Amino acid sequence: MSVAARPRQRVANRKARSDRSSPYERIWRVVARIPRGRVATYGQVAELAGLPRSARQAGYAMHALPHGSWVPWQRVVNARGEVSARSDPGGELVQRALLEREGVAFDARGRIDLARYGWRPKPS
DNA sequence: ATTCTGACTTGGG
DNA sequence: CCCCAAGCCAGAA
Repeated sequence: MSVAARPRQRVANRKARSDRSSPYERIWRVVARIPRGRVATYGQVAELAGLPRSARQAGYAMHALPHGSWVPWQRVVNARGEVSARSDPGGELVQRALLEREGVAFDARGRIDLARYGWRPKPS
């Protein structure tokens, strides 16, 4: 019988992913680069992590962060420049407070001016 | 295995 | 400004 040929090299499935770390890890690493007093959107983070159009995954990765993580999750906001509502009521207030403490301003509608506080990593 | 549900974004009405 | 459909994909049920 010749059925034993079960290809164990799934590694080949990963396309040209020069980075073999998990999607979450890549996302976290990008978030870690956001400087103090700046914010990035979920979509932007996903894109920089090599996961285009996967904004939702960025949000999911934030949600999955272990408590007390070194990742500055508070610097990730939605495309409208506002702190996204989450399941844990009140969590948004914590995020807003952390950002304000870094010098990020919110307008009357609770939005951040991305033109001013948005993170623009240098192209090179 | 299949179905649902999200810390989302973008494009159209 | 609001509402809706698609695209994405990890976990939970």
